[in-house]
Amino acid sequence: MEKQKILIVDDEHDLLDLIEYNIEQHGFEALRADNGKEGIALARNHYPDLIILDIMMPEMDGHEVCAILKEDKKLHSIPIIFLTARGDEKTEIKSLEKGADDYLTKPISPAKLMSRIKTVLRRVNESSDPGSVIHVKDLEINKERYLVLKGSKKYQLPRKEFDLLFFLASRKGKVLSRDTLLNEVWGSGVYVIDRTIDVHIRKIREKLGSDYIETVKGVGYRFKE
Amino acid sequence: MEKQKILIVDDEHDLLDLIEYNIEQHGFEALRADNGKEGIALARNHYPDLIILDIMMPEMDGHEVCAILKEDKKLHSIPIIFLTARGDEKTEIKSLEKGADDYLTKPISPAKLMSRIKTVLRRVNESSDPGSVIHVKDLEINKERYLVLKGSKKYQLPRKEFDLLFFLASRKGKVLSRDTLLNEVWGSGVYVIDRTIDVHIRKIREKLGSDYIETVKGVGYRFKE
DNA sequence: GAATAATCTTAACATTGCCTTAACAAATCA
DNA sequence: TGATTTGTTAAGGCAATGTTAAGATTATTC
Repeated sequence: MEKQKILIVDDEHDLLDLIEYNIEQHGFEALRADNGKEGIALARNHYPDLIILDIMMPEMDGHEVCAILKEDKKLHSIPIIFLTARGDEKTEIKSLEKGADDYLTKPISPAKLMSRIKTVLRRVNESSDPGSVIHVKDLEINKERYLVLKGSKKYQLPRKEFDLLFFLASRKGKVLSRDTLLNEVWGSGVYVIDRTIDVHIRKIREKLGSDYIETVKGVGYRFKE
Repeated sequence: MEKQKILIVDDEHDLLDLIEYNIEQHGFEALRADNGKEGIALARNHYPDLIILDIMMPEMDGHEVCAILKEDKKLHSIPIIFLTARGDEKTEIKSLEKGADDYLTKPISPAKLMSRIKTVLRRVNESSDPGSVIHVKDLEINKERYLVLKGSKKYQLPRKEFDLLFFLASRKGKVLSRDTLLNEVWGSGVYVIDRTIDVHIRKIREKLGSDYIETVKGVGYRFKE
């Protein structure tokens, strides 16, 4: 169980406070840095889900930070929202060219900020191949990233747990026998005892809660509709 | 519910014994033949749900048997699993061309065999299964979901109650004796007192009301038309 | 490539709730 | 009315599932 992390890099501490407050109000975890160097270090340690980057900063400006992040294999796909001074169109264009996903002009409206953040995160999460992403109840089950999103929380399930959840969710409402699950999730060439499934179900419930998968005694399991 | 029948055709009696034992352990009924001619005769008399066919047999080999079965209108849709000698790739290809649903190489792992059998049976059953939902009166009895819907209300009946209701509803209007119900719903190898049925009927009535199942004194129960 | 961590599987024990039975009440038939 | 069949209820046994932990396996890191 893990909140989605948002890294904010800005040299104005008042603004950092404001953004941090709003982000945490919405259930995300905030990471803050007041200069580019620290920002990059935090990114490398925490792999945030989104980075908000001020452009005007002493020493290393936002574009430089962005360039360095985009060179890092493990970080280059993290979406970035730039903060620009009002009406500086040249900067805006440059930002988008650098690989920004969005930009915001100061001064910032907290509501607008949160709306943009969610839009960007959604866009990134939904990327490509539909069908590999299932939306059920308040869950988003993303097969490409082997990630389950529940509101602003992020769950990184191990493969078997994820595959099991994905299969059940893709046939929600239907009761699936342990035999079916073994054949479809484990594959027809794999021989494990069926109680293995129960253990995985237990772990999924432990992480996501018991509101999703229900037991039909003597028959199998079912994803609640 | 009647057991599914599996016909095994092989000239090695040790292997027949082994397969028969495993098949019956998993709740199927085994039919055995040690040559192709007898295999075809058994198939015509019993209409098995699946046929396991050895290829290397004296007189008539598995491919010939398969060809004859595929010509018979009443038998041609029965799935066939071939047994081939290990690594004989040409045979494998030929088998699949002949209309086999799967093939297995000797020597056989019982676990693997059972897994394949279940996979093949499931594939066959799943593809054409509109009979898993019954609409009678204001009820929808959905076997896939193991749920009974009455208007907008959902009822989750325990397995035996559900199976009993499903069986009665699938033969609505017909009076079914307790003996018949025991045999078809409980299975032919299960010994329970017939009054057990009455208790289950009572519980179904308690949940869904008394408008569905009526008693025919001295004979049995009937789902009202 | 060894060490470390994470995941998967199994086994054992705990718990739940379904199934069956038995016993009595009510209904039906002779 | 007495005999037989079915309705109803409740309790105990038991099979299915929940839960936990430890060993086996696989991935990851240095």
